[in-house]
Amino acid sequence: MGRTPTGETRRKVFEFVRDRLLAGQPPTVREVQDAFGFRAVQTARQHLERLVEDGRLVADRHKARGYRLPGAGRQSRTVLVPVLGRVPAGALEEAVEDPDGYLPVDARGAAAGDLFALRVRGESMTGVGILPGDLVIVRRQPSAENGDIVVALVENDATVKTFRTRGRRVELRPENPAFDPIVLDAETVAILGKVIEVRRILGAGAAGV
Amino acid sequence: MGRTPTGETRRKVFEFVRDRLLAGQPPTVREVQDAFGFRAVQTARQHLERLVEDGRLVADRHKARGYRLPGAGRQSRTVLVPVLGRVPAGALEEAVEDPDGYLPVDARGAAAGDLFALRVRGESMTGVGILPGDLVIVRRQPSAENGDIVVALVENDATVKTFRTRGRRVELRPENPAFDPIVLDAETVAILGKVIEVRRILGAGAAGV
DNA sequence: ATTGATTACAGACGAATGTATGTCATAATC
DNA sequence: GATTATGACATACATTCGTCTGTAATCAAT
Repeated sequence: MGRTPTGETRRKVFEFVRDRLLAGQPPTVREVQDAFGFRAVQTARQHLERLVEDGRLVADRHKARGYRLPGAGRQSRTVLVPVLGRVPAGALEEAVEDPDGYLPVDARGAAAGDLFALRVRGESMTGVGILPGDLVIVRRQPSAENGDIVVALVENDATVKTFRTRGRRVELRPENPAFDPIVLDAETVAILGKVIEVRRILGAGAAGV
Repeated sequence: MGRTPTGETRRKVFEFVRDRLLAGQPPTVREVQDAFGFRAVQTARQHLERLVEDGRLVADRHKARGYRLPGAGRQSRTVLVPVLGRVPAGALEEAVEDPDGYLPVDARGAAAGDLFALRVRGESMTGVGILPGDLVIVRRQPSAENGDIVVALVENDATVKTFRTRGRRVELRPENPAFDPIVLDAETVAILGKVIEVRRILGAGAAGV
């Protein structure tokens, strides 16, 4: 077999490996070999090793499927977060058992079990770009600081509002002039957690997960 | 070694494997063994095989790191999507080579290599809840339909706008009365792709990847 | 033409890895 | 208490897989 133009094959090898890695399926050296029709394992290996030298890949030596993208997996840790249908009367534990689905989320240090997601109902937070149908990802915590967007239990229903203290009471403020703030005793407010991320799925399958 | 409560260890094994798979690093049987301190490979294997029987995992037989999450590639498939810093002059290929980081995204059928993410600059889309600093996840496609929110190249810079045809021309419409629509010949508009998801990271570490 | 770098091939070795068989102890059930 | 299912262990085997050594062909530069 002749040789292909300089650098051309190596670029394609990188794209192949990258796509496999992004899909969560790291290839073996021989899978790279087969994908390109090389008749020797070593040909694939040479390309891979060159990519490592160039810093485009990193290798876990002597490990099956040991090639990785540089930087990936270091700081980011992906966890599956349950999307809860509804959260009646504080029964968060049971709601987690039977989720509507899961969202992949970069935990950013939070414990996997402390995260959950809710679908937003109503237009009370449109002023900060949280629209009906959006998904909010919540880190469970019993209290909050001024300005945090929180999920709180009000009249046995989970609601998303901005948190603010009012002396010895707390205010759950909607971000929409058409809605009125809710002011409650600090002791009676049940904070479920703090919103750490907002997501909106667009397109035909907007129903999403 | 005695035995642990029924089902308890298996649940933890599943969570371990699931987290590894979501992180793009499928474990070997022996890595599961080591993670749980089993003194026999077979113990880890038995748990894994039971998880396959229960439909919680699927196995690529005789393949190293061959366990997968069921449904992967069908409806829910988590992939890591590169966040591009900038996209000058259509050099999308090269921009993907050196991303700012990666986001975990449910591909929903799209090919892993067809997805990328951009950070939104400017306030031209605040009317539909897309704020400055938000991340948009984009599926690459060369054209769009009326009403799609797209990423287009305008004057060598990537911009997010609503797509609409105007006879033989196309209109890139901002969703903010303070901005003016851009009308161009259909042939000269470079559509990079369609926005399929919008994300906003809140909290102190808002910079986050 | 010579040299060096690059690309590709061939064959092999050893370690990593998936798999199989058999045994023992504990929990669950009746 | 007997029975069954489950969890864990020990050992061994076959395949997969990363790695190594050596060779040949093509291209670029001298």
